[in-house]
Amino acid sequence: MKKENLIKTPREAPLDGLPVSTRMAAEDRRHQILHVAVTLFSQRGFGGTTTKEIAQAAGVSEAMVFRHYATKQELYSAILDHKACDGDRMNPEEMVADALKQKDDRAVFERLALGALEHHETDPEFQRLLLHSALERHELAEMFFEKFLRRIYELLGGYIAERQRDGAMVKVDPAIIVRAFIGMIIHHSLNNNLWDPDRRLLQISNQEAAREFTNILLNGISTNSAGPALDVSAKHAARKSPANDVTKKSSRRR
Amino acid sequence: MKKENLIKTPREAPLDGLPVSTRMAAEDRRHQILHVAVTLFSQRGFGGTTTKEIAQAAGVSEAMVFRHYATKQELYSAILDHKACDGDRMNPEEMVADALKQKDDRAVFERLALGALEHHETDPEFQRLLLHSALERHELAEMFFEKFLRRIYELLGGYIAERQRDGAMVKVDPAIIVRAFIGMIIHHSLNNNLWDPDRRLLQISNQEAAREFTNILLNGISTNSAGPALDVSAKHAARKSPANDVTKKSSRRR
DNA sequence: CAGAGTGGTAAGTAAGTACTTACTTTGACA
DNA sequence: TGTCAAAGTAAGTACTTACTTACCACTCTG
Repeated sequence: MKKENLIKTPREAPLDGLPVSTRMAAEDRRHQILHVAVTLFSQRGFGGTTTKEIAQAAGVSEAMVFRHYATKQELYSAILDHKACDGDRMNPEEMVADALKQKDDRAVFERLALGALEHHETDPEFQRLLLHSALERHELAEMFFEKFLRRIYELLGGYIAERQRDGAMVKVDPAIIVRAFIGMIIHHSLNNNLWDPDRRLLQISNQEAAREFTNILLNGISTNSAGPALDVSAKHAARKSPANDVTKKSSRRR
Repeated sequence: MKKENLIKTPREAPLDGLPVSTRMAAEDRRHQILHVAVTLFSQRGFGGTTTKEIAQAAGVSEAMVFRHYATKQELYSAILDHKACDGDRMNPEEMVADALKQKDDRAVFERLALGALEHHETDPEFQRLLLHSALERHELAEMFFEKFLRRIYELLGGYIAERQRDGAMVKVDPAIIVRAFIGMIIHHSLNNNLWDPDRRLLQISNQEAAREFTNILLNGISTNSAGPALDVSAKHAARKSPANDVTKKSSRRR
């Protein structure tokens, strides 16, 4: 996609729709550099991207990059802040607030799932950036952990605990359930964005994915529907599956 | 730093048990460099690791690195080959062969889960290396996809399809079920290795994790245990959960 | 003990790298 | 129309990078 037509002199476009001037208002250029850098960093990581490449991609000299961001670090930080803002817009608490109040299990889980899946789909750069940061042990990773993962665990975990007290869900450590659910979602997004972008293994809509994952989870943890619900502790001590014996002997250590 | 004291005569260590000789057989040195490089690459990625660092970590000059591996690329390739070998040793098919034959659902899933979790725990470098490769769009990622992910999907998916024909599992696209399960496992490992290495959110043994994830999944997809198993389609159209009433009114979309 | 082989190094080189300096062009407005 | 700050650049600097060269020290062997 041509950037030039976007870059035309802002004030007046005399008689055309062509490249014209590449001169931009400072703020616009700042934005543009940031945007270009997001793409490059998400593709190649912080260390793997040079300031020269960023400048070229933005169609300016390297000096311009440094005019707007004193150091490469600062540019990266600006990106993180920008993305963190994005993250804030996607607020899980309010997304499911009413579902939580109504104790509508299905809505709680399905909405969270769908929200996350759509976010990852519309902004795949975010996931890549996040992974790069985590691997490079950058601050964004910790920020994401504190401002997002932890919150989700508290939110969902708290809700699950409540539903367990209601007797509606099996009494397993809520954190395990949260992990299982988040796992399905994140892994699905990761597959779509990273491992299998052409959907060779599985091709479903986000709606369908959210619905099916929710099905599996809710079936998996709801206290038994038919019959008087076997006791929770019993359910854990001795599983009802016929496979029990075999299972046990697999508890070897290397 | 003084190098001279390290360079003392090699063969005999007259009267001690100390560092003594730094001189090694070529093959050993080759191995050592590879091993050191695995660690560094997994920590900082390919682009983020310098040959100088590798040499220093191995306690030799850079020239030695290039004596053993003509280019940095070649070193990386050697690592991938080496790790791919490792991967082959961890063969999922044979791990669950008998469980498959016996149609022991629990054993099938739990063993796969435990195998993966232990592998990720004992060799966390592998997961990091893999992620770096995927982000850098390196061959290892594709190799991993073809030689591992795809195989698991076929293995597990095939088994699930069979159990669905048996009427033992709910009729959802097996690939979705596989994705859900793999998701729980990989995400759990990823948490332990990347996001939350001090287990702030969840601290459980691999056994426990494997067991609980299997519980959730099998409960989630098995045709109803108690009672004559309501029909699959019905199961999907109208959920059986006691929270159902509340559930239903949530079926509006954003 | 000559000399060949092997494990090792110090000191390069050429091409990058992040970042700077000193300078030019542009366009809005007094 | 001339001014002047802001937008932009070309060509650096100081350092790092992957990779090379030329040489050393030891030891085994005939």
